Parts: sequence; C-alpha cells; structure tokens
Amino acid sequence: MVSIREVARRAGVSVGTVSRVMNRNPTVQRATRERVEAAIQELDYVPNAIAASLRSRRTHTLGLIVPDVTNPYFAELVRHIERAAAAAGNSLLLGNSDNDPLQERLYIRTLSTRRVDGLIIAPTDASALHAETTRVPIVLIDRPVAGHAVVASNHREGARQAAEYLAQLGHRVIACIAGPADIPVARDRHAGWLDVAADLLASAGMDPASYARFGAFDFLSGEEMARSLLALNPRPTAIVTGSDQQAVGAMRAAADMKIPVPQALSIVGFDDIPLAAVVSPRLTTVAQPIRAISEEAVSALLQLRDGVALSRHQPLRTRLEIRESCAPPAYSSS
Amino acid sequence: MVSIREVARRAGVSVGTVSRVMNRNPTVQRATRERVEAAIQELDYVPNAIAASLRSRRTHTLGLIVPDVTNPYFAELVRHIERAAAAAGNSLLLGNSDNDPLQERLYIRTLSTRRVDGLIIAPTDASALHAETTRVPIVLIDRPVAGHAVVASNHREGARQAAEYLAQLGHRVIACIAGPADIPVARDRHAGWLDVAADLLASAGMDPASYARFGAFDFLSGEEMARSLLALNPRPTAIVTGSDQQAVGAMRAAADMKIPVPQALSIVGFDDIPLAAVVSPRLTTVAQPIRAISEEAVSALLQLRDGVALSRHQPLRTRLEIRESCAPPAYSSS
DNA sequence: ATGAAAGCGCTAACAT
DNA sequence: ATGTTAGCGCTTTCAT
Repeated sequence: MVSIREVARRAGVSVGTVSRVMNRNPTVQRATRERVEAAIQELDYVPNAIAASLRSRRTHTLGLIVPDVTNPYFAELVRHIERAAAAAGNSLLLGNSDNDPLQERLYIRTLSTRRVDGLIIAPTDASALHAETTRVPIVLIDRPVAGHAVVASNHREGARQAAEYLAQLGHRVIACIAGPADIPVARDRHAGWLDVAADLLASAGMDPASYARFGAFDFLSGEEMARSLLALNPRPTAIVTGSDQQAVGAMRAAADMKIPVPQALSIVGFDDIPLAAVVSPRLTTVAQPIRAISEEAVSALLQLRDGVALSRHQPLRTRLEIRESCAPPAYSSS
Repeated sequence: MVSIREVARRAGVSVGTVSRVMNRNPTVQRATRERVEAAIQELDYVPNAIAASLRSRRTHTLGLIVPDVTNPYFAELVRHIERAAAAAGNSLLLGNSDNDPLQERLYIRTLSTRRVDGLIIAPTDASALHAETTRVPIVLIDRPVAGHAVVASNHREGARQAAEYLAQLGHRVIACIAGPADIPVARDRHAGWLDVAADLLASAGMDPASYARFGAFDFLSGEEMARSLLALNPRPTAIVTGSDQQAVGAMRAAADMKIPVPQALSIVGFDDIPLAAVVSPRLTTVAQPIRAISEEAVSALLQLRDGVALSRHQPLRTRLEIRESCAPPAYSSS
C-alpha cells in the first residue's frame, strides 16, 4: 500500500506538505498543492486514517449503541444519525445491546478502546452508564441518566395526548399496553396514560392498574398483552400503546378475536414509523421527531467533543398523527 | 489516559510483557500474568486499539454497506452480521448507501481509509464495485458482481416457488410487483415469476409484460404498483411481490379498493420479516435465510482476510412460508 | 511557504 | 519467560 512518503517523493515535497494538503491547510501554495494532488491521484493513494488518528488523537468515528436495530424506531434513528455523522465527516461504529445492560457495558468498553470521538447511546438500563467512568463524551437518546447529556422527546406528554384524544372521542375504559416496566421511557408513557385514564376508570368503579400491561416493545408482546386486556370485563373500548409495533400486534389480536377496529376498539400507536401509515386501518399514533432527535444528538456530541459546554436540553415535542384506527365507542352514552 | 508504560511500571514488568498478557500469549508465566492483570484493573487501563492497529495492521473492524437500514430485511441483516462480527471479536462500521452508487463508492473509500479488515456490501449497483480497485477483502450479499465473492439466496427459484403455489391454487392471472428494474435481485425474482406466469397469461390471451410493475422495495411503492395492477382488465387474482413491504403496501391498496384478501386477491411477499406474521391476514411469503446469509458472509470475509481461498458459494435455499394471504381464486373454473 | 524531526502507543522481532 | 527496541504512517512543532 502506498504511503505518504511515496506521495511526497513523487510530488517533490516533504511529507509535512502532503499532510498539509490533505488537511486543507491554507498555507500551502496553490502550485504545490496541485502537484501533490496530482501525485495522490496518480498513485491512487489511500491515506491511513489509523496512523492519523494515533497522532492527532481524533478518529472521526462516533459510536452508536441501540437496544435493537430491528426495531423500526431504532432503524430510523440509526439511519438519521449515520447521515448526520457522515455529513460532519464522521463514521459510525454500531453496537446492538439487545436490551442487555451487560452487552451495553461491553460495547462502551470496546468502543472506548477504539477511541471513538464520542458515543450516542439509547440506554437499556441506567446501571451500565452509572458504573462506567469513561472519559468518552456521551450523549443519551430517549432517556435521561443523571450526569449525562440527553436528547429526548416528552414521552409522558405524548401518551397523555393520545389518551386525551380517546377521552374526547367518548371513551371511558381506556387500557394501556406499555413497554418493559424497568425502562423509564415505558414508565413515562404509562404515566401519561394514567394521567387521563385513572379518573375515568376509577369513577366507573374499576382499578386502573388492572387495565395496564407491561411487556416488550415488539409485535408479539403487543399481541399478547392485547389478548389479555380484551378478555377483561368490562372490555376496554380503546388502547393506548407504547410503540407502533405493539399497536400492530394489538390489531392482530383484535382481528383474531373478531373485534373490528376502529368500530369496536380504538388503538393508538407510538413513534410513527413508516408502517403506521400503511396497515389497515391506518394507525393513529404519537409521532416522535426522530430526525430532529438524531440531528440534535449528533451536534450535541460534536460540541461536547470540542469542549463546548452544553445548554440544558429541552424535551422535544411529540405530535398526534390522527389516522383511521380510532372512532367513538360503539355504545357511547354521550 | 493511562498507557501501557504505566501499567508495565506498576506491575514491575516490561511493556512487551503487558502486551503479551493482553494478547493472551501463552508464554507468560501465571504469576506474572496475574500481576499484570491486577495492574490493569487498578489503573482502569483502557488499551489504545488505534496504536495496536497501526502496528499490527489489523483493526478488528469490519465495514458493512447496505442500501437502507430502514428496510426491515436489511435491519435483520445488520443485526445478524453485527452479532457474528462481535462473536469473532470484530466491531462494525456501518454505511448507508441510500441506493446510490456514488454513496456506495464513497463509503468504500472512507472505510478503506479506516483500514477495515474487510467489507460486506449489499450492492446497489455493479459499477461502484467494478470501478473500485481496492485492496480490501470484500464479500457481497444478495447479488453477484464478477470477480467478487458473494453470499446469496436463490431469488429466481424463490419467486418461482411463490408463483407455482398460486398456480396450483388455481390462479391464472398472476401479476408481479417487482423491485427496481436496474437491480439484479429484482430482475431475478421477476424472472422467477415469469417462469410460471408467462404461459398462463399468454394462453389466456394476455401480454405477460403488462402484468408486471417495477418500483422501489418499500410500502409506498408496493401500494402504488398494486393500484395500477388492480385497475387492469381482467383484474389479476393474485400478486407475487418482491418484498414483504411491497406486499403490505399491496394489501393497503386492496383494502382501499374494497378487494378482500385473500377471498378476491391472493398476495405473496418476499423475505419473511417479523411483520409478515402479524399483519391481517398473515402474509404468505418466501422466507430468506437471513441469519445463515449473515453468518456465512462474516465467516467468508474472515477467511478471505486470513488469506484462505474461498470455495465457490452455493446459493442458499429459500422456503415458502404459507400463512393466510392466499386462497383459490373466487371463480375458479377448476 | 516548506522542510526536518520527534513522537502518538502500541506490537513484534530479537536478544538474553 | 521476559526485556529491549525499532518502527507502524501519520501530524505537529520548530526551524528556516
């Protein structure tokens, strides 16, 4: 593989000058620069970023750790973060924590070893971060952990929007399919549901807790929780879910139980992944500003890396995307 | 940041010995190794993989370039490849080509610069690979390009299975929703459909070409192509698609046009992503062995890196996953 | 505006 | 079994 020395020799300059050309140092004379560029072309020189990183202490590489790329929400996140990173001249090292704090910890180590310039993490569990005393700049996504910068949307407010919309439609028995009980994001959304549904349920003589389920964010789990909820008496006329995947799983359960959506059951999703707009009926859902989250996370990380003090982050606004999966309850008394 | 020298000093050994311990060189004595390990612990030493890579000429990093992580098929691929890479002690640098050959070429450059040990690419267009005279080992996924190793399933055979299944059910007017016309994978699947549908269509006096559409692999495109196909006279009673996403888009179009699936229209997907099993009706689809593909790609790449000559790859077998989205045609004459 | 040379933190070859 | 040391390919002072 051709090295910087050979380029220098060919262009008749010193290696320092070649380095300056590659780093766009404006002090090199135009003619010199052109000779060097020609030599680079002719030799098809592929600079060694490893050597550059060792010396400059910059890898121009960001690490991203997500629980599961297979979850469309995170897939969108990965895509936008990758794009933002690339736009700023950075590559992306990807880690899949599989919702396992141990894996997460392991990746933080591995990526630190690789000397990434910074880490973006959608954390699965606070402990991994708490224990880690790393010197790598970190920006969290979705979920705050004390002492770390975070970019997130207002999950509780989002779930509350969803529940309020259903209440306005006339629903009284509104159930909740939440994410894993140990994940704050899931708890926040559950809390948003409770803000609205607790009184409604209680005044009808029911225990709000019995109308909530906690489980994974995926299709299967959503389907199972819906089955359990739809077996309740009185049966809920509406369900607020913690993810679009759970919502689609719930639609599946309803179909199996011959409960028409939205005529006999209203369902609201969360995230607004592309799938939400194509299932039948089209899913009404709480849209997260995934792109804004991604871009803000990258720019915050880059600032951190450059030693800029971060201002406190404002939670980003969610937006209720109204489509077809909700309707007034069948026998609404209003 | 603490360096290997400090660890050596603390353990009372030379840096060479510390290096040996870290690289599991069996020649170090047990007692020595334990002293070194203790020092590593006490100092919370995070080795610098960049320096190690510069010297050893190994980055233990693989590059993966996919057209779009947001496509569930590729998301699954990323996940399995990441896992296989991690199991072999390698990290993963991810690039999203966005179906753009220029982007793809750019990523190949960037990752070469980063000195990845190898590259796994799901190519968008042959030209990017053909032009590139890189010295990095490359393994292709899904789609062959002359002169490169490839791991792929038998797309044509898969689509043929799907079409044959529909023919056996009694369908005669079987349409095709294909991927982009310039992508060989899409053409292969289209060819598999044609193998079965051409005669059927022709003997009924129709032009097979008018029952095929080419477009993107996503929901939206599938929906549009289905609309166009379902406006045909005679209307197709079945559709073979190029992806599960297109199939779900087609189901959406059918729902909008009040055409019940599978009673009046049968639909077969391709890939078998998790979504396929939860939509209503559950999607009958051609399953690709994503995990096998991923693992084989990684192990082939690792072998290439280590200078092992690769044996010719056998296309992997697809499997028709029969679920609920197909039925005999409504007015089957049989 | 450019050259010379030190050195980033490791590994690997060689020495003992 | 372990120490010593050159050097991986760059960037970055420091000279000039």
